[in-house]
Amino acid sequence: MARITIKDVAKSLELSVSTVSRALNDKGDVDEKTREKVKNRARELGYTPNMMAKALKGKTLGLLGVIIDDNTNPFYAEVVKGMEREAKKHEFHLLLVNTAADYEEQVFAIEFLQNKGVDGILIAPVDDTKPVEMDGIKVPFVIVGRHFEKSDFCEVYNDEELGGYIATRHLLESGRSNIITVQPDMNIFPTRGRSLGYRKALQEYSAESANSAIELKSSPENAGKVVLEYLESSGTCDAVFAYNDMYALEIIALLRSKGMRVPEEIAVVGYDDIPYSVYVCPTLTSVALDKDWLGRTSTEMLIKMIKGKKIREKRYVQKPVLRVRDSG
Amino acid sequence: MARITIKDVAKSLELSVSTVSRALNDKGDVDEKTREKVKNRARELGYTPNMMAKALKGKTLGLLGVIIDDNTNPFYAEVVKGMEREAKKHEFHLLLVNTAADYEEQVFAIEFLQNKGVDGILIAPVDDTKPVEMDGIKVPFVIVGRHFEKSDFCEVYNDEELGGYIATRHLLESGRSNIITVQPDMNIFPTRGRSLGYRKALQEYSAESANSAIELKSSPENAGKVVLEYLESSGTCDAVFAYNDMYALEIIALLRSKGMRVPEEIAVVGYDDIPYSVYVCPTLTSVALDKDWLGRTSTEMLIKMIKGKKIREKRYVQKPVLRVRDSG
DNA sequence: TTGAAAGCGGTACCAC
DNA sequence: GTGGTACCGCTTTCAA
Repeated sequence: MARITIKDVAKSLELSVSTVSRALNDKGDVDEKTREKVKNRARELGYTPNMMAKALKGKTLGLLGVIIDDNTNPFYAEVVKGMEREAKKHEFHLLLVNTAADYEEQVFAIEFLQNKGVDGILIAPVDDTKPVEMDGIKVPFVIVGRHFEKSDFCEVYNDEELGGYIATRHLLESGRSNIITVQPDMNIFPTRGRSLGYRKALQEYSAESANSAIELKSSPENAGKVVLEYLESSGTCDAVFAYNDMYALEIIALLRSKGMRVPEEIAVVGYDDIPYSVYVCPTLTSVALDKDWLGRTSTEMLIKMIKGKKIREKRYVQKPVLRVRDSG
Repeated sequence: MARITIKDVAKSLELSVSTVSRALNDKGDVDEKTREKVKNRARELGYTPNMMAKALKGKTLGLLGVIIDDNTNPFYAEVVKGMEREAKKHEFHLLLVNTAADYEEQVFAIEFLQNKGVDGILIAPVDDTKPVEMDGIKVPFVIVGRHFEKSDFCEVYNDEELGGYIATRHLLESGRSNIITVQPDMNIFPTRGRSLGYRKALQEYSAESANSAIELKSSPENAGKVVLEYLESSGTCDAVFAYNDMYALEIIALLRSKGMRVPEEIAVVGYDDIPYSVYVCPTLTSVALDKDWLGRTSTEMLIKMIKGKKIREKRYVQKPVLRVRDSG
């Protein structure tokens, strides 16, 4: 009933534990016959190595900590799936922690994960303005989907400015002139970048439209309400560039419930291109990111770091593309 | 730079490691002053216990293995979120593994997770017909969302038959007479239960409708195609009870793309009530489950088992409710 | 080629 | 109340 240890294998073969250990790990000089015998017996007995004991000896445990806002966010769900697949390839496993974008939670998470003995951490930091945050991390780590301006962390992220730019330019080119944007009230790389791209497109198009830049701040749940309030308080607009698809869906739902037609009266463009964008009504125009790539690439890099391999590129940046559908 | 151990704390205070250990864990007889001193110094030095060493001594590591089909499935995403929150309350963490509903993957997962030293496992088994499967699990475990007929496992699941029943009854009561259902080609508790409920409702309504029971088998991606093929091959129907919302969305999308009107010509009812059901077009009528409850309850039970507490109820069953919207 | 023994960071038993 | 020490399962010198 009790777990089979290396000792049991040794005893049953009248060998020493050291020989068994070497045989099992293909190390040192062990007679080929002995090695075979040991491996067979180990299999017969159903021996499984105790990772904790190994980890205690300074070996890796095969655990990767993942710190994100929320695993139900379809964007992160896809990213995590990519991570999971890549990790599995290298016999690593994922330890998932949600922070709900709360800084304190993140601090705890970093602390806890390291106590659990993770070999590395994949993190989408709550606040990417102060690199100091990452000081608490004593294991290798990779930043996912965020970017610190002044630091040389390993990062895998998206060209957010380009994303904001192509979304806005598309709206301008399809004849919209009063484009507002709704962004969360957080100073993170994605909001900064998307805002920048939005403004850049307006600027480039005409001085006039540049002056009409309006950035509304909101949580995802209130995105629709915020837009509505803006419209009611004399503001006008014929297009909305939403922070992401959740925002876009919320906005479209509320707009339509008030009898406004999307995209005829108001066009809406989202971001992330979540799988549901093709099912909603109207189908959602969105800036598409390869979420699987984000997960895979970051995980691959982290595992390389853990294994002490050379990292050629410390930064991988993805160019988003616009998926034009019916909403704008 | 190196990690602070209990030894460092002991040395810096000129105490023995045993005293420090006892002080830190509030165990045995230790002078209150000593205890205070030790705790303060430990904090100062930034001591963090090495969980691996503890685990090696037979203590729990604080790790829960989670084995599910796919974390991007919104249903599981919500369940996992509930688990994560509950686990965090008790200072436990989640080790996530996707199986893609593949049996071999599940076998590996069970094996790997235990090697990583998880204290327990939360599992939605790929196949819930043969309890033998679970033999490989040597730690406490709880079945989530599935139910083994002949076994006394701890389980948290849904009354699937009731779900299938209320969905179908609703369609019948709103005047539909030719109701088909599309289910995955897997013999798992949810499909068995939903099918049963579907047939029960038809039976109860009229012998005639009972004879019209049609169960199509399909993967989520092909759900639409399968229904279309059925319609084209002379079959007629005015309503579809879909296995879940993903199936429903796929069916609706394809039906509409062929010019059919939902729900006017064909009503569609889904299952799970994923968050996007209110954004799609038409909004989705769906059998609603409390996913958070599933996650919380199963995790709470598992942690109780791990801590050796008495389990009053080995089974928790949830009654679903129908959320009527526009699709049927 | 093989074995004995130290040690990783803790816990717990047993003396003192 | 405190310290010494064996031990958890495994790796890794160092001798034999």
